[in-house]
Amino acid sequence: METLIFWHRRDLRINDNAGLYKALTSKGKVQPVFIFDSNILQHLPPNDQRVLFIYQQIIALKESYQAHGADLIVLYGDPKAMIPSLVEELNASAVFTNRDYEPYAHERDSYLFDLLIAKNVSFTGAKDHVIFEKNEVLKNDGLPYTIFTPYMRKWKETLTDFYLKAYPTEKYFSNLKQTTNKTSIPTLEAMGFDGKQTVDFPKNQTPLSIIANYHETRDIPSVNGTSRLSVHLRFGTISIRSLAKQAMETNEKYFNELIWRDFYQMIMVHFPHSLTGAFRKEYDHINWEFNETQFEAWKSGNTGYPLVDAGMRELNATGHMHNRVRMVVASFFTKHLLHDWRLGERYFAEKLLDFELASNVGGWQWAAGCGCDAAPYFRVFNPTSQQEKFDPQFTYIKKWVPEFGTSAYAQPIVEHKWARERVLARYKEALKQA
DNA sequence: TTTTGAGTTGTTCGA
DNA sequence: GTCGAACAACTCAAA
Repeated sequence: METLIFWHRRDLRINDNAGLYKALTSKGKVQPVFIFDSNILQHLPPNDQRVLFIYQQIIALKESYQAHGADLIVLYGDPKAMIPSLVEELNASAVFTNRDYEPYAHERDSYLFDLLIAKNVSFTGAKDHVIFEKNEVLKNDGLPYTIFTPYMRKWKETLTDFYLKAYPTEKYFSNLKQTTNKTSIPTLEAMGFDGKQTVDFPKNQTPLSIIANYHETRDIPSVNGTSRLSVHLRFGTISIRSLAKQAMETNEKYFNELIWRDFYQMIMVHFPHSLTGAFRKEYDHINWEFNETQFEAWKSGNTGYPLVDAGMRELNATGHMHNRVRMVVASFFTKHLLHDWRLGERYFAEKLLDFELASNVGGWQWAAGCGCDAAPYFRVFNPTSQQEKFDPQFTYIKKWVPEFGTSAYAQPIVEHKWARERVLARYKEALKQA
């Protein structure tokens, strides 16, 4: 009987898994594998909470496989070397996986595709991370959308039950390669991590009432009005199909947020320059400021603007920040401090448990005004009126900035009116140059 | 080809 | 306090 490898990456579940389904319904016995990628892990600090999150999920995933008489092989190293050697070791005839659309992953996978094909081993990807891939929702002229609303309309027109249907992997678990051999998992210590959990990990399910009331409560950071499922979508511990189905039946605003996720994945694939520079190239002419003291004040939550500071402290303490506040701190960083959006984007990348490259870059470019379908640059959030609107009782602020209202609290590091006029002039100058 | 309507989340100013 | 206009025009998408 032939051996087929299924390679887990950002899809750490066995139910409703498109690539796993493809493998299980092919001829052969399926051996699942996960690789802790040393190329990525070696750049992370020892207390990285995402690695710990993944580690816990891997343990659970391995137990799920063992419950079906199989085993998950877990390795640490460079996948470009480890996948071919595993293929050899198991004498596998095929490798299955779910597609990952980030440039690093794409390069890695096309390298492996070429290498395996030369050895007569097939390498097959499946769509699992999104509902629609880059070319499934296009304008009538065949080109990709760059504006969300028409994209969202076409996305909804294109959607049928078929796209939200769960893949019934559970019917085929008998096609998993059976073994009583329990392989070990590399220790966190061996991979360079301390294994200390310092933040809470959200559950991979949410009360339906949160999704149902999302449109009313999502903007109030002191209210538990968001689902906190983003980290589970990021690592595939929840299926986007099952969540989208639930959202479609429950709350349109929440459903649209999931479509934003597809939108930014699609933008990343079609416009990869937007990962490192402005989507609209004329905004690359902005003459950014840089001030180490102000950058540090922003990062640590000591800007003297309480909503900004509360958000940054929530991020530092929990690896999470409320969506409304993400916009406020990003706007403050790019507009009030006039700092390059890429620096803020990288800080979020380091800190956010739910960090997703495409969405993070998209959101930052939206805030900076340089992205596709971005807020017009003259739309400068006023951090004080945002606080009055969305945290009028200072509930969220008092939680994260206990010294607020006392003499110990920081003075504003920039004056609002002055900063607003400065950024408007600076952007105008940049656009005149372009 | 040309025209038309529209575009995530806002703020400020003056009547 | 409330309301509409200005902010700045531009580009996108579809008819």
